[in-house]
Amino acid sequence: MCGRYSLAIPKEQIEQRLSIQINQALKPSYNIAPTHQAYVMTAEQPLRLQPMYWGLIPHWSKQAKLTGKHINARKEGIQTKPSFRLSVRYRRCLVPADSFYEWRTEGQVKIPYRIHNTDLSMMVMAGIWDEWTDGQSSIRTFSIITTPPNEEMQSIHTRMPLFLETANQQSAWLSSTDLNEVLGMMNVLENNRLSMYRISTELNKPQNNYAELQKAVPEPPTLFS
DNA sequence: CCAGACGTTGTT
DNA sequence: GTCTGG
DNA sequence: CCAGACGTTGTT
DNA sequence: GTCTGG
Repeated sequence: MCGRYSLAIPKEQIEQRLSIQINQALKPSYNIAPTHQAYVMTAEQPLRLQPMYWGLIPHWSKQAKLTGKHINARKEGIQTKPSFRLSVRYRRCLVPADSFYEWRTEGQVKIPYRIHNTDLSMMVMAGIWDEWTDGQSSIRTFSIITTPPNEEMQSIHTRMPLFLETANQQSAWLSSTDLNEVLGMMNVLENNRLSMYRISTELNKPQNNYAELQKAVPEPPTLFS
């Protein structure tokens, strides 16, 4: 879950939500796919966004290959997973988004839906990151934490991203040293916080990236309506 | 001891 | 069907 | 996450 | 790097 998302809002909106100054031009993306670069915020460099590749590569991996294997990390049991345990303890990050995407399969066709905050505010997803280096070069990568869905998200999928709604949650996720306390303060998202609508299958191609991808497509009429 | 894995989602 | 690439 | 490839010999 | 399986 959460295998595709977007961040294409004005940077002022990001600055306001994260209480930071962004002294760089941001590349908007309407279609962030695994292995793409996206912006995250870490405690290490808390005053700015930094680009990292989506799909965590553990620092001990033999190859710095973007396999897209670790785009998500389950919150449950994360502390015991070799690929994630050090990152979740020492290298957590905030992943800003304006929406994420999920698919419904109709026959052979995969129909994408855009899911955003009902109040249109920016989303902050919980992430972890790692840095792989071999002396020559280094690469930073991240993963998005997932949780069981709340009631309304169950209709579309079996998992959902972990959202950090309050500034308190965000700062704890970034810099608290008490991991169990941090994990404990993340509650199930209330219903009605998220809204979704059908969009074009043009989203399916990871290389497509333009604003029209987020345009609503009407649900086709069913046989009995 | 060494070798090999180390992850997630969703599946008619 | 399954793996790789983006 | 989805889309697209999935192979060999021999070579312009 | 660290854990599990043999």
